[in-house]
Amino acid sequence: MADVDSSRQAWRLFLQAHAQVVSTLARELEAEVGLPLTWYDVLAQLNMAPGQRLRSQQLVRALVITKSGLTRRIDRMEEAGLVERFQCAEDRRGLFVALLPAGETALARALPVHLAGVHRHFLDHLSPAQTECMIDVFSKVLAAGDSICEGAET
Amino acid sequence: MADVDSSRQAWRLFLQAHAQVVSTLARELEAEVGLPLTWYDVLAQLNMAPGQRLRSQQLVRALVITKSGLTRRIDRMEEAGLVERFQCAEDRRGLFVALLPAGETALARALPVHLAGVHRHFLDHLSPAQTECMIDVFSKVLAAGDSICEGAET
DNA sequence: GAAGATTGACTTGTCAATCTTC
DNA sequence: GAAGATTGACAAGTCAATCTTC
Repeated sequence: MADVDSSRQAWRLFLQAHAQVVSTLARELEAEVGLPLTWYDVLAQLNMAPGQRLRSQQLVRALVITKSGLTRRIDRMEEAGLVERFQCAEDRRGLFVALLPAGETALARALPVHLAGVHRHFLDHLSPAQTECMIDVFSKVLAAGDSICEGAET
Repeated sequence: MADVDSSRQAWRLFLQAHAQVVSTLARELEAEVGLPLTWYDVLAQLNMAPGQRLRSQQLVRALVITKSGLTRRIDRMEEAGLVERFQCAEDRRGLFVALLPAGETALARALPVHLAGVHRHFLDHLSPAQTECMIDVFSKVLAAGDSICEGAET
């Protein structure tokens, strides 16, 4: 049975494991490739997207960051020559963020390092059944949270 | 089977669920009690500790924060009158951080709000079996990470 | 007037260097 | 000299206000 103590323990371990794994991955990626993990996240999202470009709003949702936070991050990445902003043809208020060649190169160098780290520090510790369990749980958690965000104004 | 795609999906959902749940909890706690979630974490750790006080190093490990980050956070909380630093008798290099009455009061007000949020946004979505799964996985992940931290200097 | 994006002021945390005590 | 803690300089994000386009 999952009593109160088990529940709280699950929550506490969830927080601690996340913090530890992410900070370790960030340190390793920075040390071995010189790329901040937050930049990697942007590059990976763009690379998965059709045409290697995304609207700001899509990045905001995928990265769980605020609008202004994204503006700053893209500022820095654009200055570093990794990505590029350009006007959206249909809606001139909006922008696209697109991957530049230098960004693709950086991602190619970072990908194997990061992926190895994700496996070593996290995925290797999960059995197939546990992997499915994670997917089930977090999908449900995320789906529940989405409705909150959208209905928050009431 | 947990193939490559399942693994990556599990990782991605883990990151997104964490970011979403934590930012929601932080927003709710700030709105309803006026307490930053990071301060709550400190108060909760201190409250659980024997004598309601902890050495800095223990807080650093529990909160997964750097030494200097902890210094800043305790600075602010001390200024707000929630906690107190005092010299450690055995080792005068070290300090204790202790809960003050105002901190206890703040925690008492925040606890029900926060706990309800943790349940609503996270724990309520887990079956007993899934709760056990989380505990198993994250315990293992944390144990593996600890050895890295300690053996990192080699 | 609302949506998309940016800016200024501020908050918070990190890193490297430093100070004190062991 | 190493461990515990702090400080200065900086990195990165949030919030509220603003500007542009719908």
